Amino acid sequence: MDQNLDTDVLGKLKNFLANIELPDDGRLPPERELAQSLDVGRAVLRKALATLQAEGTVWRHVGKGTFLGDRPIDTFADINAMVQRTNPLEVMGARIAFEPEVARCAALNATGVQIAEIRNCMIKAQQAPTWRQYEQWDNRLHRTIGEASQNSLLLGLLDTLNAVRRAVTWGRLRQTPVRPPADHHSFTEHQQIVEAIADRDGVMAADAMRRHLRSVESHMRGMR
Amino acid sequence: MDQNLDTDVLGKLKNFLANIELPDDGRLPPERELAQSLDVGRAVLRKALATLQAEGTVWRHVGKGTFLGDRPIDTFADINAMVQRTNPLEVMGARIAFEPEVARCAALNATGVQIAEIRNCMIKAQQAPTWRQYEQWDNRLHRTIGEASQNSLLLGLLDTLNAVRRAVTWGRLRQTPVRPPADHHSFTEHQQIVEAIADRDGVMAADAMRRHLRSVESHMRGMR
DNA sequence: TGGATAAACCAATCATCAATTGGTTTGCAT
DNA sequence: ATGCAAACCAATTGATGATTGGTTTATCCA
Repeated sequence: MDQNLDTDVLGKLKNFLANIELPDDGRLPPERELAQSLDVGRAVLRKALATLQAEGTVWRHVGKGTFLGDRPIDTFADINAMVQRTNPLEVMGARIAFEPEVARCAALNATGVQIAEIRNCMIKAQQAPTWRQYEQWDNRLHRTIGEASQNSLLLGLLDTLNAVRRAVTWGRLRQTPVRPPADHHSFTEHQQIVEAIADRDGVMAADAMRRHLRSVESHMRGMR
Repeated sequence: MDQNLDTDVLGKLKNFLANIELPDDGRLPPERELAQSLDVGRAVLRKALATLQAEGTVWRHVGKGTFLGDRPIDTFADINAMVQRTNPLEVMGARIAFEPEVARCAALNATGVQIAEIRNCMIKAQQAPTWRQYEQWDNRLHRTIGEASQNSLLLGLLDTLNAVRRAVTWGRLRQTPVRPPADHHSFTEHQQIVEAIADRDGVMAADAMRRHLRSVESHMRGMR
């Protein structure tokens, strides 16, 4: 037999790939079809495809198919890994670093509807009859500010941060009073943030958010 | 009729919810079923459910159902999802918002070894013989600054941001010259960042980083 | 004996469609 | 007017069958 059938098939395959038109996603026909088109056995074709895969020309996955180019990144932000390494203090540090800038963007980009929504969250938080509901509206307030930044990536990072925060702070419930006191420090702080955003004052919004989070942090320290 | 049927139904509903056992996901029976169980019309039940939703006791979604507790935020921690929704401009916006604050933390918390490492990355980037290697050292410079913040959560968020950035910018290679010019704008900018961190000047570090990224952004716009 | 082929099977994925569910509208009845 | 029942809408779910890369087995042929 000829000295090297494999490279023969490999050549055939490359030739074939060069001549056909691929769909936008770079997907090439399934093995069985390809084997018929090239008039070779599936096993040999698979060897050739394996080399292509090894040299990075192609990536493949069961049930999906074979594709030209680089395998799309499958990396996902491993929230659990972050949770393992971090602690509540770091979480507050990250919030203090991150959220003021988000607020700044929100002040510059928020729509009128979003501002109204933020204000609504603030009011609902003030009127909350329980701590649980207060925290819920507080969370929603902060996230709506993220949405108002009009930057889906910032929002994604904020969500990641919040997911970690929840996991770290999990199980810590506030039992103390039944409902937030009427003069809760966050109320005026929230108000300053919202007003700054409504005024389209980015610097003020960032400052107000930073003050707010610092205040939360100091109260957190005081609680233990 | 009695003065307030709505609150009546609301009470009935709350009573019902208190007495039945819910599945662990907190899902409660669909409206139609519930209406029969409570022996009320669907419209009135919906009013009651609406109030429950307004006060945050419950969240609902078409096709999913009604659930007790907080609506789970769309934690698209999965990078692919972020990549789908964002674009290069947003990525730069997020970097400009985020990385300066990371640099500020780094200036306050970096160890001597880390400062030396950052400086090394800067030098290696300057001496890089190809754009590819330049970008490699540039990436490493920025990540080392993240490490120097001594906040693993900030570092994790930075990694997430970078993963998205790589995915979005994928395939955009710089072909123009073979190597970065000796007067590349980033060189002096990098130097200012590193010096500010070494001087423990947080404000200066943040400013320098912001200037650097803005510069990168403007060059990016100019490229098209 | 060695290598290739064909066929059958497996598990992951995709495509499709019917059923379910929260929202909305309409008509009827009290 | 107000509540109720029915019908309809659109988003989501769930189940099912087809497709696909991977693996095994049997067969054939030189």
